[in-house]
Amino acid sequence: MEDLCLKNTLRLLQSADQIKARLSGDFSSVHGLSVNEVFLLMHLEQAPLHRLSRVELAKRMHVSASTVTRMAAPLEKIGVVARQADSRDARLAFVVLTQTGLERVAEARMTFAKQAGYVFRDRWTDEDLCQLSDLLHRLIADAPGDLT
Amino acid sequence: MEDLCLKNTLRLLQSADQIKARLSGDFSSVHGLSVNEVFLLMHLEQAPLHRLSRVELAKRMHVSASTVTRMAAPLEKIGVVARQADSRDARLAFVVLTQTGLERVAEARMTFAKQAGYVFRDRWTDEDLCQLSDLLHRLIADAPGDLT
DNA sequence: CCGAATCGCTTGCGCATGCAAGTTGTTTGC
DNA sequence: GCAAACAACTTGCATGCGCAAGCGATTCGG
Repeated sequence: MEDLCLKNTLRLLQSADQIKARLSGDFSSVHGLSVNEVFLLMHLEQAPLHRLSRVELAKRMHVSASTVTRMAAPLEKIGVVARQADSRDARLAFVVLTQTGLERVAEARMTFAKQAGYVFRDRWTDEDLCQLSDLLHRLIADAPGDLT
Repeated sequence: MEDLCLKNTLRLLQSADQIKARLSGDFSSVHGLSVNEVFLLMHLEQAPLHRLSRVELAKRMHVSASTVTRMAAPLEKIGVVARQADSRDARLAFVVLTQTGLERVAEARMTFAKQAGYVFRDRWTDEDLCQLSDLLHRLIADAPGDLT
């Protein structure tokens, strides 16, 4: 029982490392964005009003708040996100997706899907993929920020 | 079809980030080893003679060769691995698990399994776990270095 | 054989990230 | 109301990592 959990956890982490290694290469060269930057944009995309506070973004991305601060700066500079204050709480500094950002994330999703296709190749049936999708969904169902 | 691949890839990466975030906390405080260091030791553990060359280790861990060099140094210092030369090829510098290292990785595996158990809690049946295990195995089957 | 290409490993450098401390703004307890 | 606790964000510092360059060792082509 516990051994099965261990096996699954190990395989999950190894699969993720493998996939991340494959993606990191082909990605930044295409869109000028890193994988993590695209993930940040995707989180904004699926959020109401296309915006999130920095701490909320940090929670959903499983990174520290300082990382969000530093990731957002260059993204503002290239105009894919903007900073937005809250009239009720002056501490809040929302990160909001711009129109340009929306277009960029749509493009990035395309190449992401293409690469994802290579990962599963042709040996996977739709049924396999649905099964895996359902199982993985149960792992992230309770946490906020599912990008699918 | 491609959307299913995309969905699975996103969920896989998100699940892995989530699990890694949970593990990183409870781990180094217990064994004085980081998650990645334990992974390195596990790769050695399942290798013939409990040893691997640095480049082979790099491939299996999906990191660069320089990372292996720098990870091995402190592990040598605390005595869980040792450096071993090859009589045939003087370029090779194997990383070999010591007796102490064997014990340490066994301990680490225990707490790893414990944490893995928390990840899946009690809502997962053995059948679910086997299904997920099989599916994930297909993702890493072609690459060397499966730790399970 | 000998030079050139290749390989395994290490090192310098830059970038990304977490942690802790600091700043500013808000909420709570009295 | 006011002080103390708390929250959101930023910044300094240390660490970990990839890339490219460098160095010794091996292999290959002639």
